[in-house]
Amino acid sequence: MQEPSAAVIRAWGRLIRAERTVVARIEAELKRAGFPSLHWYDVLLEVKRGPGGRLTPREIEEAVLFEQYNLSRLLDRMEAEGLVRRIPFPGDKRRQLVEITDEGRALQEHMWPVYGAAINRYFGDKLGEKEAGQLSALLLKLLQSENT
Amino acid sequence: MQEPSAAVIRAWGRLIRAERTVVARIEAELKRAGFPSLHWYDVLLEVKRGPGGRLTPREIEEAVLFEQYNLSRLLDRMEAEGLVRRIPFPGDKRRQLVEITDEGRALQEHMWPVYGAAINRYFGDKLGEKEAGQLSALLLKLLQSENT
DNA sequence: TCAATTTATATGCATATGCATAGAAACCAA
DNA sequence: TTGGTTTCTATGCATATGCATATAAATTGA
Repeated sequence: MQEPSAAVIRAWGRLIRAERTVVARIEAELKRAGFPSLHWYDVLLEVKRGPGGRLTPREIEEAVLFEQYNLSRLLDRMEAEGLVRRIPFPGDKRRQLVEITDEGRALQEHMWPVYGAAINRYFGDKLGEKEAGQLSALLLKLLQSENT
Repeated sequence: MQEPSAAVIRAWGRLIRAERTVVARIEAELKRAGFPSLHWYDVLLEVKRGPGGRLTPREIEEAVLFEQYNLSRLLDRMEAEGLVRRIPFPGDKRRQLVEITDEGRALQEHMWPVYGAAINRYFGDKLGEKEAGQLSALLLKLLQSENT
């Protein structure tokens, strides 16, 4: 094997540590405010943005990088809370459409101020505009998909 | 609230997505090779590096950002597999020392070539040395702890 | 010196995730 | 057409995680 260089190992370690640390801080803030986790927020936001406030589970999966079986059950819970509802997909009985409810919209809208403030506090404010741009550019490279 | 800027929101989304994507790719590679998860590797490596191949659970926790109760149970599993053993901490009966076993060392050593190669493949090779350094520097800022 | 507090680890119970696979509908190839 | 394959979603079962709290030992301070 070709050993990863010290610089690469350091950057790799920091990527994991920074992501987890910031996510943990932000999640803690949401919880303090009595809100559900980021996964719920992400699903609400994606569905809300879909045409007519609707998206198929597959599309949500893609958007939020959730495993199919996990999303299936997350949607169960969210549906039980009245945040989304599942409706038939016209013309394909295998699929369904997940539709955000008024309650779901309201929750997303209430969460955003808290979430947005936390993003600034624990992320944006530590970087600033210019560096946020640099970070985006670097991270984008990691998302290239040669070699899966 | 002060809305996060578009640049900040984009960078934030990418941080989450990039971290998860790369971790998932690397974890998949480890699994393919028949190895346990990165958490196990991290614990093995930290303990191995400790003085005499030993570390207290608290120290491990700190090093790998694991919750106390999760680490406690992870150590149960690792001990059951013979990878570490728990021994008394001299002079403080509340604490313990986690000691890596020969088996544990062997596993860590066998995992590293696979893990290291995966780090290069899914991370280092997409960046290069210079950019890895830039990324490290940016991520370090996120780890500053004002406003925990 | 001992009651109150703090520190270190473990655990019961609920929830969430991973893995394998099921079931049903759509698609495709001959 | 139709049998095999693929696509989409759900689910039983095992494992892992989160939350609250327990237990026990050490430390502190009056």
